[in-house]
Amino acid sequence: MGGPLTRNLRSDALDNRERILDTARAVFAAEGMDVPMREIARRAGVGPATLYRRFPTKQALATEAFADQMNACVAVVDEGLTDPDPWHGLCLVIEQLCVLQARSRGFTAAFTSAFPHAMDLAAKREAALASLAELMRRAKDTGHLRPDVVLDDLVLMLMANGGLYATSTNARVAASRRFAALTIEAFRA
Amino acid sequence: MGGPLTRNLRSDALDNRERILDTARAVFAAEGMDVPMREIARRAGVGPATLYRRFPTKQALATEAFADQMNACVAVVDEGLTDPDPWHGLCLVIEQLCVLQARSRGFTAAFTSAFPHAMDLAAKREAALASLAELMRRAKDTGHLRPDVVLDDLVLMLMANGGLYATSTNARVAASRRFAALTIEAFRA
DNA sequence: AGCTAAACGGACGCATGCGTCCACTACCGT
DNA sequence: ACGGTAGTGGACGCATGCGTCCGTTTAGCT
Repeated sequence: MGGPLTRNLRSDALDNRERILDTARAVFAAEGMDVPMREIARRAGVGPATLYRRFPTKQALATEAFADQMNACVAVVDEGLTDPDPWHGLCLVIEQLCVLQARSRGFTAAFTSAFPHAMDLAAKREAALASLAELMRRAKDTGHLRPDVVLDDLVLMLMANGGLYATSTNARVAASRRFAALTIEAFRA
Repeated sequence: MGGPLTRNLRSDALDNRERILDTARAVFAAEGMDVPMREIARRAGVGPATLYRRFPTKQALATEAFADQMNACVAVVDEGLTDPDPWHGLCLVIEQLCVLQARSRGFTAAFTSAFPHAMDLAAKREAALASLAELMRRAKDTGHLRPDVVLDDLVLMLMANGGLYATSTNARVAASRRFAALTIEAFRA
């Protein structure tokens, strides 16, 4: 992760890089995507030039900043896939994914229309979707998931979940939990 | 509507005013809220000064532009309230409101966080919500609506519906229809 | 310790959107 | 028809965010 270039950096450069990423994660989660690059640089205690040297575009920064959150999503799906009860696993996945989205304000926005070419994460996204489709297939077999519900419906609900706005993170998470519960009701046979 | 000042305008001024409003409606619906004021002025064939004289802020312009759409929402709710079958009426309302939101890209955004002080429309919004609450109460009495569903859940789903992004209007409407159908399933007893 | 090159960050120029001023235009009453 | 005034729109100044350049600092090697 981070590529081979990360190792060739000088110690102070690597330090700054980490600090920038940490700051970006926090700021993107709290304020969303429409934060100026300079603000992130300022909060990280570096100059704008340093930020731009490490991450030429905001997209590059966001891609790296959200990498582990993307991994978390994949992990959630994979974990759901190992659940002996597919329907129960699916319910957990829906709940977890909604909450993950709610916790970070920018995470959703970063992958709807903002980044059409985020290939790095797109690959993981596709893999996760494939796993989700498999999980849904199994859940249908148990008879708990309505047969006419398709993968696109789940994607639709997750996109809709991203539209839940609230100033405080806690309120957003609470709303997403309720939304996940309603979604599960909608999917139940 | 439009207040008494509208009548005192000179004929050309009134003409321009109408043209601005029509343009704003179209542009806001198609592109969303983040369109520059000058762009609206340009498309309406007037100078920026004219636009700013009639509508000092973007909020004022949006408030007027969406007034009839807001009325359409109220009308939908009222119509649903007259339906002899409350559950059927509620289903219609959910579907219609979702589609109304989907047709105009900016309509949703204009009332979530953008305009905290749009008192004009807030009043109608409150009235519509009160009617919705009444409709839900009746639908519960018939046994078709789950008893634990509250008004806030419907508001939640409508907000979520606003998060459905798509480049084309048709795709957005289709997504909203599906979303409405799923919402109805979630609400059904 | 001294040197070299990598790294830093303040400063600059550019682009975009906002809101306002003023000389010109054209509608309306007489 | 014509004069007065409401109305117009191009032009201006301001503010904000972006991406880059260059003189200075500092880590890492000998």
